[in-house]
Amino acid sequence: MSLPHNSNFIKCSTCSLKGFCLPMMLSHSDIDRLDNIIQRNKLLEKGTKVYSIGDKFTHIYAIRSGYLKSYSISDSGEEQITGFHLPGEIVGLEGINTGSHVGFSETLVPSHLCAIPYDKLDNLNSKIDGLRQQLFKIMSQEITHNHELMLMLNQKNADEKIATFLLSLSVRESLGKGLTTQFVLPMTRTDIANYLGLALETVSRIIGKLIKQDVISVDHRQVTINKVNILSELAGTSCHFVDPNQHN
Amino acid sequence: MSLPHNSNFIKCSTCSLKGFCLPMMLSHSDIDRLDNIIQRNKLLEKGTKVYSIGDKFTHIYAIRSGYLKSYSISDSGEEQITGFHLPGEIVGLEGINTGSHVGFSETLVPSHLCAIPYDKLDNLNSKIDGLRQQLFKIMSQEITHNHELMLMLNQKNADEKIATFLLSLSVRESLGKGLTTQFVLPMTRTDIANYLGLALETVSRIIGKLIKQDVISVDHRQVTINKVNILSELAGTSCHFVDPNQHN
DNA sequence: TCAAATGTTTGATCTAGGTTAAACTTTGAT
DNA sequence: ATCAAAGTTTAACCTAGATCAAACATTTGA
Repeated sequence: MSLPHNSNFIKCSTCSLKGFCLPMMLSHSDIDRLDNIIQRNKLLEKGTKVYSIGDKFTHIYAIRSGYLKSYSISDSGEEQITGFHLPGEIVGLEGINTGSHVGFSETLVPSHLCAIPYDKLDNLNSKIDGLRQQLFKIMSQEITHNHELMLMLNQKNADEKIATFLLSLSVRESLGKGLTTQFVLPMTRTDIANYLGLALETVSRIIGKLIKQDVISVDHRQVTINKVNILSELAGTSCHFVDPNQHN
Repeated sequence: MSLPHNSNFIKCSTCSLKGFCLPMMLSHSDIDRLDNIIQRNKLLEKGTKVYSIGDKFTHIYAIRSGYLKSYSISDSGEEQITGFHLPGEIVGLEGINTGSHVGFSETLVPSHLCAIPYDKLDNLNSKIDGLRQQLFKIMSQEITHNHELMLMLNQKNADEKIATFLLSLSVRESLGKGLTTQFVLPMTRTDIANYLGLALETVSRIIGKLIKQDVISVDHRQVTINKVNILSELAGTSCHFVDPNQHN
């Protein structure tokens, strides 16, 4: 009566995210080898901790659906959000170094994760060149992303930070296909403020200003970008997703 | 008449940094396999660019001696220093993702580097488990370090940032052996300010204040920490390198 | 369905640290 | 050895955004 533990869940080979996730560079047969080590569990409800600080590092997690936030805690107990994570992205890599997690990750909305046991992954890494290379690319990308973040935190003012943040999410939501003008903002103002190094009142004020100027509209957690060009100007990014002939 | 290109340079097996660098987990014979792909060039003079933005990514670099700074440039042309690097540390990993460097790295003082061709390294990564695992650890560590940085940039005030910065360098200089109370600060005030997201005048003022309070002394580029405990209190870090019984 | 908890907005005030300016010091090239 | 360039210090002033405060909105769960 024992079925494979992931028998009634989607497989990498049929997953719509396979072109953006760990299997990106793999052949059909290698995707199956990766698939065989992945554990897919039931839907995690909102607010579930994927891992906590001090937990033994055993898996990395690919997001199949949902939204995560990762954060660490300072010596003085302050929370610092280190990232928000969308489908196709990987979390947990910070645990590799010491063998224990040095931060938390939790779901912001109900989410499906693919848990990948790191020991088995390491074994495949020695055998499947494309898998190893893709994992190195993902980690390299995270380093690059952190450098961009540093630039934002150190050099941008509050308006630029908010604009950059909104654009970044809208680009990431669209999975390489330009930019979505409608997306969900599942995190609180407090979370956004913490991530961007601002006070929550400042975040609220600036989002309010953008709404008043009709650059964006917000309906509950749903954001619509009405004037992409103005938002990218504010962000201080020559956003190559924007058609230069479109003037609104 | 052709000698191996690195014949008259030190090898990993006799390098004092081998316990902190890429060879950390390797057996004697595997160290030699790594050694055989490493290129060691002549001393790079101060101000030499190791790589520039847009350069094809071909090597990663281990620092044998000296001091590097890495930085990227925003769309609007602003420089953002993303890190300072000491002997035993690796630079260039940000290039893996796209195959091109997305930032600069340059020497702050005359430096010896070990250049590791990435294609050959990847080949060894498939064969030498300890090498691959160590490289993943190094990248994971860089991610963790960036999270700590984010916490510092977002939540610490100017005094705390400077104190944290000085302590961090003093710890890294000592290569896992606690903390050095005397070390060189080869970067300019402008560099420190840029890295910490402060104005250079603020950096100057705060360092001046620390000197006046005799927490540190500065002689040209040489820093001496006189009161480690006060500095760690300022940093807001329960610094476990400090003997709690030592009260100065 | 209602109340408590959680999250958001808005306004008034305050301050850390940015900006401007200018003198001073060190470094490095000739 | 000299001097221009680069780096540093110090002081006066100013502002972006933090903090404080209080009303308002939404979510949750009993």
